[in-house]
Amino acid sequence: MTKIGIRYTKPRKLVFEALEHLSKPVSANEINDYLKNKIDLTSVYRTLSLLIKSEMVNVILFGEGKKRYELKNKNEHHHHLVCEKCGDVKDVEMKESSLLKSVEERSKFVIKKHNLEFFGLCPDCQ
Amino acid sequence: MTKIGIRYTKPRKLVFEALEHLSKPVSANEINDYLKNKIDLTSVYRTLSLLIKSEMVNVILFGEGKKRYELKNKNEHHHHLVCEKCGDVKDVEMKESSLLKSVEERSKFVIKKHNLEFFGLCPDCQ
DNA sequence: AAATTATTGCAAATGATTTGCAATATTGCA
DNA sequence: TGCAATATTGCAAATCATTTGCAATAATTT
Ligand SMILES: [Mn+2]
Ligand SMILES: [Mn+2]
Ligand SMILES: [Zn+2]
Ligand SMILES: [Zn+2]
Repeated sequence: MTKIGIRYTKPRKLVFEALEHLSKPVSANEINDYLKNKIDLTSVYRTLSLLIKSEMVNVILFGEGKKRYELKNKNEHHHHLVCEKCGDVKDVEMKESSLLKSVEERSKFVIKKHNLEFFGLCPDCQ
Repeated sequence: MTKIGIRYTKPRKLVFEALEHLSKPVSANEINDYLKNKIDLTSVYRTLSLLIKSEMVNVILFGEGKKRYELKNKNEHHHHLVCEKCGDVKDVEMKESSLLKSVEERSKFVIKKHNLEFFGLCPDCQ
């Protein structure tokens, strides 16, 4: 009987806008800072869970002990290059189908997804 | 004047043996469980830091919100394939030099390292 | 064996993320 | 438009992984 509905609320609007505006992998805290604490950190997390479940957001790991989130948006599937000096992040696209196929063949696994991030020095920092 | 010395102690012996025996990416807690709490969790962490600094151990991220550690040992540089159903982990080796070179050329970054992990279903689970 | 000082265990701190719950806001419908 | 139904929020507290301070203890040196 009861209809389930996902409501369009202020926190959701704001978190989405923040992700859109920042347009790079950001932490929950960075979203909160950007929003100047207009909403509670808890709501940031809850909205992120929602966006992840509905496949609008990707979780990205740089190994800092926290998660980063990025809007899937228009961009194609891609990875990142992080400058270890200045922290700058650059998107990296590449053709990986043959690599994936090769791994599947050798392992007999069916691959569902993968994480790939690069770390190094950007042109300015090297 | 004072010599600095790194001591060969029971916790260090045990953590190393645990990593050797488990021989796959394990969490600090799993090491501690394997050692049946013979040493404190803090010492596990401290020994791991030491082993990482001396490049004997690699940190691996599966995105569970915690780090995993694996002995570098004899094995070459490699990545992993994780079964999302049974949790089984398989090593994956591949030639990635051309891929790395391509990313460096396109981005102008100098790449120092990268993380790459695959997730899917193992032969038994699919 | 004693002195030196690195290392340990334990408790407490920290940081990220999650959860419980009562107060509040959205929505569908009268 | 007005309200009831219920999804969502904020706030506090809980949880989990990891780190830190410090006095007690163990490994090395002399
Ligand atoms: Mn990106
Ligand atoms: Mn491995
Ligand atoms: Zn840089
Ligand atoms: Zn499996």
